[in-house]
Amino acid sequence: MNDLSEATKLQPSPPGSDSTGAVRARNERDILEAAERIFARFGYRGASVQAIAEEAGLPKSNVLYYMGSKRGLYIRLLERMMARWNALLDDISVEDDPAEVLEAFIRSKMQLSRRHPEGSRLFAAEILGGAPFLQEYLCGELRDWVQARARILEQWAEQGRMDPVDPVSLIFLIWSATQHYADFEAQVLGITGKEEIAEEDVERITHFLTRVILKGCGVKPRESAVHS
Amino acid sequence: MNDLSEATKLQPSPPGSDSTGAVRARNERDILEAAERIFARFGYRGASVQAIAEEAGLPKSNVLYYMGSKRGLYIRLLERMMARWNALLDDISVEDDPAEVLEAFIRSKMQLSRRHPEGSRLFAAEILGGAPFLQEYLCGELRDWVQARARILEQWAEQGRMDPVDPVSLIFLIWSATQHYADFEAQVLGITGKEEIAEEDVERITHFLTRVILKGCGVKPRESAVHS
DNA sequence: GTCTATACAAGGATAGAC
DNA sequence: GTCTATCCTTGTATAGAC
Repeated sequence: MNDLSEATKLQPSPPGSDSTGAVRARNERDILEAAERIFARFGYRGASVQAIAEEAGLPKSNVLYYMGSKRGLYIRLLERMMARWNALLDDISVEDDPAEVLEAFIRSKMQLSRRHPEGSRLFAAEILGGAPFLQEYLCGELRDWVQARARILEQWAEQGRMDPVDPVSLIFLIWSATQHYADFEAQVLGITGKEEIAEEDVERITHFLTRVILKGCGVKPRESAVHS
Repeated sequence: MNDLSEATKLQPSPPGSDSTGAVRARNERDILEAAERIFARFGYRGASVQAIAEEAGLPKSNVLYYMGSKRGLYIRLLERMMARWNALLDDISVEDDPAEVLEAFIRSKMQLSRRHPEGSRLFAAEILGGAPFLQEYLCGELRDWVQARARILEQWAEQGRMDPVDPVSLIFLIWSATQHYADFEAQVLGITGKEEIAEEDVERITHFLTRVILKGCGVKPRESAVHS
């Protein structure tokens, strides 16, 4: 009986006990969600493990038990946000239609900011503080991504399918305009006097940005005759 | 002699002693400058009085001696930034030329971000955290300012001097696009591979934004015939 | 597997020496 | 007018009870 009782004791993630695994999964999820909110609000240093624990409805020690350390938790959240970001960066080519690509770019970026406002603000706070954890990513992976898109935009301009505007500035313009509604949500709500940014607002803003930016860059409407 | 020696002792801001006043003025200036950097980097909670003191090259107690409290120092910095902001908000009227006004708006906003990047980031961090100290300002003063400008933009659209775009979205677009180069400076530098944003870059970006946004809103070039 | 108790550093703020 | 010493709170992290 001693062997059996010892065997049934809870151990680090035992293979059979699905209820235990479920608790862990739920707690981890709650902690990640709570931490994203708190880090977004107060930044890395300003956020306390205590505050994250309270937001998650768990004792402080559990947060550290599940996540190891405050630093590790923060890095994990940043990586999760980068993953979401990469997920919508489908490849484009010179053959694609500029109008379609830019519209899809604006739309998907707006959706990302809308679906993950806390993650968006977490990222913003990281950059605002000088990007101590993301410098490598910015100078490497992201830089390559931007330059690849910039080349395509330049080629479109050479082909006369849009104005010869600085492509990097254009990418920054789209980023900032879309990100604004997540990062400066408090300002947007204060000025518009609304309680929240509704789905119809997002649609309206997306249309506005698409229209102004595409027209502003002289993007030619798709050559409808070619495909039909 | 006793009276005289007592009279020459340093007292709280004695009227005649200009050297003492000079020290105070210099220390206050140093503290405000240092605090703006630290608050911008770490947010209100993340910033420590210790870090501000080190940045200013003063002992921690002096910061509290001069500024009273961390909270008071923070509010003072926010108010200073609002004052800078208000300084460039000259009144406009329906009679003005849309192109000139929008260009001046973009240019002055870019200059503000350029001249006071730390103040700009301080403001951004405050909004990012839900604007706990600025909610009143956003819902009051700033809201009125935006709505007044929005009305003028609408009238311009009615007169056919620009496209009938949503005026508030347009103001947000200009704000976000210009503010981006201060708030996301770390990202901009990482991606462009530069050490700093030079004056010529600012000029180039200003031109880009003016061109794209004015064209995107269908702003008619000034009626040159009228004045000549 | 979960939580209380605790160690030890750093936080804001003040009193008092110089 | 300036700075050292100190108070008390809060911070992160861990050890050990349940």
